[in-house]
Amino acid sequence: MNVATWNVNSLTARWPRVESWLLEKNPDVLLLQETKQTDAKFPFAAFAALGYECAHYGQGQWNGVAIISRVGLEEVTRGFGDDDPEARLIGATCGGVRVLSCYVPNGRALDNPHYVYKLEWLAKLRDLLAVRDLEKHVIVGGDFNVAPTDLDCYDPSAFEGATHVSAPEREALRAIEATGLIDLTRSLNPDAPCYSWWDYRNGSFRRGWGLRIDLLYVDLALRAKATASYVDREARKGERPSDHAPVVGEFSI
DNA sequence: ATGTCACAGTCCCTGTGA
Repeated sequence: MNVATWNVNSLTARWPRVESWLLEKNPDVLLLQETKQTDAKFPFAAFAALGYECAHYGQGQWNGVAIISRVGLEEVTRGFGDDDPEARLIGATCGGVRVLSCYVPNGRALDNPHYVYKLEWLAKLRDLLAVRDLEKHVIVGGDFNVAPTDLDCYDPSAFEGATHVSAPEREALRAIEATGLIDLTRSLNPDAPCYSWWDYRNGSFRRGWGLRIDLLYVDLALRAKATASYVDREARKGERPSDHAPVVGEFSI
């Protein structure tokens, strides 16, 4: 089973890239973030033509998350079941694995109300994972907008006082891990940076100025069945790329 | 700090968000 997560920064703008990537990589499950579409605009038929079922939680101009699967798609849930109007979380069961696609709030700045929203959002995700069915494998993937450690940031000194690297954000990830989850890409690649996002500005990609903020958390039993995890940097190159690259996990199940 | 994108609403530029 192959599972990928990709923040596409508008599925409308990225459709040609997404379609060709699916044809090339053939993942069983693809988690999308920032579709920036309403459910009415989501290309269900185009995905179906490629052999995939979809569940989308769309909003319109901003946010929007989806799960694309060719191994079944059941028990779909949207959001946390509270009054949060932002479409940032969708869950489904695919091939017997509980899967979540997450678009964690950016935070904007440490003194911005959106940063408080980000920490509250991560705490709600932890609470959801703390009461999950431990009999079932789980994959929690998405754009976490947090670099778990300094190895995940091209220059920690450039991020002093900024979001994505602050202690409370990293502690929020530790709390998620404490529910029995592991950062798959890092566990299989202990030393490589594995950046997944590069700013469109400043020629960041060619300069190697990246962050690893797109993560695949898996339960410990699933980690034992994992064979590989990598970032597809090729998808960040070429014509009209997203500013994020897909992150892939491969499992012998 | 910012050399770019993508979006929606004024339409072919501007403000917002990342």
